[in-house]
Amino acid sequence: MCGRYANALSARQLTESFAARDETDGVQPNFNVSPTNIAPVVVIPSEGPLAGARLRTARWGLVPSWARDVAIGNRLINARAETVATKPAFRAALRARRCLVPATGYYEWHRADGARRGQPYLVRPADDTPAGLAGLYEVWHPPSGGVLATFTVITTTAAGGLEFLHPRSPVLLPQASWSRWLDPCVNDPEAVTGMLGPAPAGMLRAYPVSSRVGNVRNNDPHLLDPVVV
DNA sequence: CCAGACGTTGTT
DNA sequence: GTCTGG
DNA sequence: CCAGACGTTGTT
DNA sequence: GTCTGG
Repeated sequence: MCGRYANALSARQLTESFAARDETDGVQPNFNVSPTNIAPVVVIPSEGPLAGARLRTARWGLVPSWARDVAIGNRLINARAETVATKPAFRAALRARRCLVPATGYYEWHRADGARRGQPYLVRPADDTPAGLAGLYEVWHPPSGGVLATFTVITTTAAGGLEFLHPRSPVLLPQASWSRWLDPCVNDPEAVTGMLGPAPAGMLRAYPVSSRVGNVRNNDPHLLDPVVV
């Protein structure tokens, strides 16, 4: 699944990699993105005079428009590709508010039989290019006023070769399908769910990293470093 | 009809 | 907002 | 996802 | 054991 990830790129690097206009006020790299964190996402708004992709920030954990409490989003950090088109919390966003979640890689905890704690791994593209995770975003109006953008990461069956780690993986969209995934004119659920397959074997590599990543207060580039276990 | 839920993952 | 359960 | 809290009363 | 916060 996907409950923690890293984004090592600056706002400037993200705008180049994703061909997006920066609307974030210069978001910083985050090597330990956890649920409820504000993180950059790439979207194409369906309204407005300017065409093209934008880099914006949103809170991880999708809060549906009808929610009364932001805490609902704490458990909606992932959406299953198999059911996202029909779930009340996600289907509106699937039609109209898809996004890319830029990631250097995501963390997976591998718990051996009977082990108390899992060994964290970093899973990242084998060629070290930035990943675009398939995401959905939503705009929520808190009772107290204001507006909050939130997002979730879509999961599917494990990517090729990563079955040993976990039965699920986040969807990594190939660069060739980024623009179609984001295109707000595409609103046929079947057309978009068709893009949500597992990555083929060889596309990703996974290696153990420091258990320091478990504590959300730790956030530095060395969290990406391989360790020997 | 109204009231209340609306989700994922993993573990048992 | 929309569906499910009573 | 993991880490850390998890309660009440009364007093300041 | 289970929930909340990050």
